[in-house]
Amino acid sequence: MAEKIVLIDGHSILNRAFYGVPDLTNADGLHTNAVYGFLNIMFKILDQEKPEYLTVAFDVHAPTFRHEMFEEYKGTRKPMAEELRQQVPVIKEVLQAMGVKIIEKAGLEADDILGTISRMSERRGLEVSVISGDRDLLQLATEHVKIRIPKTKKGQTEIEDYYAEDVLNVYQVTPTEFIDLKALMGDTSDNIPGLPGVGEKTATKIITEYHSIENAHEHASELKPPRASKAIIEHWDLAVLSKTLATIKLDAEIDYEFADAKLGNLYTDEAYVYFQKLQFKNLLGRFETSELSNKIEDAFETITNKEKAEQIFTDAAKAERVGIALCKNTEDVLPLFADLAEFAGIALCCSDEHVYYIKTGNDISSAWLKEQTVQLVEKNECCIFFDVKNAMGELGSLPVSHSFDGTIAAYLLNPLKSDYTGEDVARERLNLLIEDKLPDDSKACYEAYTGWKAAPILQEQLKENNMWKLFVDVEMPLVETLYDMEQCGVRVEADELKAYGEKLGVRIHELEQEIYEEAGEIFNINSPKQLGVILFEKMGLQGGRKTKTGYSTAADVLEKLAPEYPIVAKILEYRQMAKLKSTYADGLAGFIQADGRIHGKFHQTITATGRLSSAEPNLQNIPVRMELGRLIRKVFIPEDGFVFVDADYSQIELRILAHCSGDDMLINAYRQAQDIHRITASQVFHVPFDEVTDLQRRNAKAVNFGIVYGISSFGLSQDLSISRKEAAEYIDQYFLTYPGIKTFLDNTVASAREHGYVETLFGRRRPMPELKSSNYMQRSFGERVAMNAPIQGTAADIIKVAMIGVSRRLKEKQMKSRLVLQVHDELLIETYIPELEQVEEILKEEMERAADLKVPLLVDMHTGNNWYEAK
DNA sequence: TATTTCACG
DNA sequence: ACGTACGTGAAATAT
Repeated sequence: MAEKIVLIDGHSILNRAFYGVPDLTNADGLHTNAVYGFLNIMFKILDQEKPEYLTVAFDVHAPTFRHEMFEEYKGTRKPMAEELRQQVPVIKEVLQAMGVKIIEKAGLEADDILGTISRMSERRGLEVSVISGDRDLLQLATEHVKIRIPKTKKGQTEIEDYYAEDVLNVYQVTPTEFIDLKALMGDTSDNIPGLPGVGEKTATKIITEYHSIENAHEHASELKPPRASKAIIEHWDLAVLSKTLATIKLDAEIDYEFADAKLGNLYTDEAYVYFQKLQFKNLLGRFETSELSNKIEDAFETITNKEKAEQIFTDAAKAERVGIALCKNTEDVLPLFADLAEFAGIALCCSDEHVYYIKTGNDISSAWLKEQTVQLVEKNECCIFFDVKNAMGELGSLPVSHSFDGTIAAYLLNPLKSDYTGEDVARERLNLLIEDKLPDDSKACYEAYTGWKAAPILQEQLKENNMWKLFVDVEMPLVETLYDMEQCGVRVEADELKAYGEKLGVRIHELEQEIYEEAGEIFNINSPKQLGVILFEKMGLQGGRKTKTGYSTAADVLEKLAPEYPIVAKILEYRQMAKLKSTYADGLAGFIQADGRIHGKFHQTITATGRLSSAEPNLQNIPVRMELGRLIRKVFIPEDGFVFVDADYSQIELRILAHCSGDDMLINAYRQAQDIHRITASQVFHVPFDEVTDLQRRNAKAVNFGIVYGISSFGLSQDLSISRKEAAEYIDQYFLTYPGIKTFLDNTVASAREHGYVETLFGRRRPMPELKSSNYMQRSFGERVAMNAPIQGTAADIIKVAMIGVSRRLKEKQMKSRLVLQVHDELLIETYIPELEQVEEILKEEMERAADLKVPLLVDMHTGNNWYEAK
């Protein structure tokens, strides 16, 4: 068997893959579909052919790109889509990491390189496969050179193969004649003019008969139809030029050593890192994980001897810094209950030399080990954890000022990801791969090592991005505040909650029966699919809107139908009740602990903007807008002897907008007036303040909200149920009234486009990859996000600062009152009644002084015996 | 696991 | 001609 070589037309295959594979992005927002498709095609070919040599050729300058679908647009060349452009360097890096020979040369097309190498290979006696999406390459086919054209059909890649005889069979011309064919018919996508009036049919006829344009030219007078005869005489120069253009060079001057193209092990450690970064999970299986060797594993050492452990703690206390990771035994525990797993040991790392895993056992008790660890954090001022708050849950309170949370650092550096585990940080910041299925103790060792090794890097990167202060002064201290809040929880009356749920249950049952009656059948009202069929097909209601899967039955659609159809009104009421019962009445009840309180979690590394999020249960979306739902807040009560004080910022986001934009009109509006929506209405609609109608005020309010969300006429029109044109007029009027805001928003988007991120007043960043998208929707979304993120994010920064201030002062004065909830612009304090006045003063002071803006930060405060009363 | 709906700021 | 307001989490059904 002869040896084989595979030659790939890099850009052509990448282009094919880009349009053939649905859009994919990795956690960093990098588009990866073309790279993924390319690799799939390449692997498929390599699996089939098992070649000895492999080379990928790229054009050096590929400013434009075309695709089948664009070929119909005559002569136009679209610039390469940004999503594709950004993948070009990626595929090159990945190939390099796999040790694949890449060849590109200025002034040469990839075609010419492929042609030249294919002839060189043939002379060496190799069997050649040329992979391209481009039929031009068919001219290279011979008995030993096979042109392979991948086609993506129904998600499956099929490959068309052409040896010389296949070209003849399909096109009735030899590969060499294929050039002449092209010279006559031209190729708009390749800027080959061809002869006017000669298309594929005529050209094929001429070439099959005369075999070359030269011979055809000599017999010009015989050519049929006469149109072609005339064309070849009058435009002979064009034909000659076209032939030159269409001819692929077979003797280009390139330096090419077959030894460099020899195919080795593609599945290198380096490539594995790339595949992980790109999140090509099903391609990772191709790597033999056993080959991955991280030398650091040699430094792992398990300690079971107490004296040795004591020595390690003593040394660690004096170390410059120490990485610490808890280890739980998850072996016998279902992943679902991982939280319940038993504490099994601690990993410590203070150098490359040793990573200790101190294991609980006969000699070493859990309590002792935890105690030692807490003392270590008290002594060593730089203890690195991943998720300090979680560690505190395990070990008890720790001095957070001595901690460095790698999870939070990684979140600040890129808040768009979903995970910030030690493993992620190792991969992203250390280029260190950690195998998937390791025992718990090895995982802990890796985590401790990663913390120790990555902390200086994370610190450096935070400093480079101007977020070190934010990290040290806001995010890290906040960990302790959140830990305290979670520990404290909020008291909820289980009996009252149950009664509330039962009341809802009765009404739900009534409504159910009435709905079935009117529908004439029993169906699942909770199923949008079934409901849609009943309403829009069986009952024939008009005005249905589509979703991906069927009719939309969302509230805004049903509300329009409700006045006319009683069943729709009942469905809406049913929905409301069902929501209240399932999510709130029943849902919350399940979270009440033995102490009569709900200990929800506050997550610090979830949102893209810097806000907190609340879960298990979500205490930031307890009903308030509708009275019936609002009643549920009566079951949130303070401990005996305490009251609730609820404080919320008044329109903090608009005030931030006023400050950041520096718009004089808005700033003055805030300095003088209470009712900003009314004053906005007065200014925008040119009406005296006292004569603003309710409708005008409502409209102005919607515009104010819209501005904060990154206004669009469509969104506003939806919200106000007005035409897009009217909405656009409101917006124009608004920007005319507040020109500074218009300028600010425009500048923000422009800066986002230039730098690739936006930032808050406190320096928090949000990367903005969407802005470079060629997709209108995605780009528009990016623009709205760019306008919203700095505002929402600054508000998040401000209340975080306030929370730290409030909890610090409550602790300093050793008060019994404590912060229990945060709802984005609102804080709830469970206040010891004797401390009430002091608490009110602290709250107001700390919240108002959290930022120094050009407009005052106002706080509204209420007191009550439950959350309903205090709000 | 994905989709739809809806609660909050 | 396109089709959406920004940021979350939970429950239910459908796949």
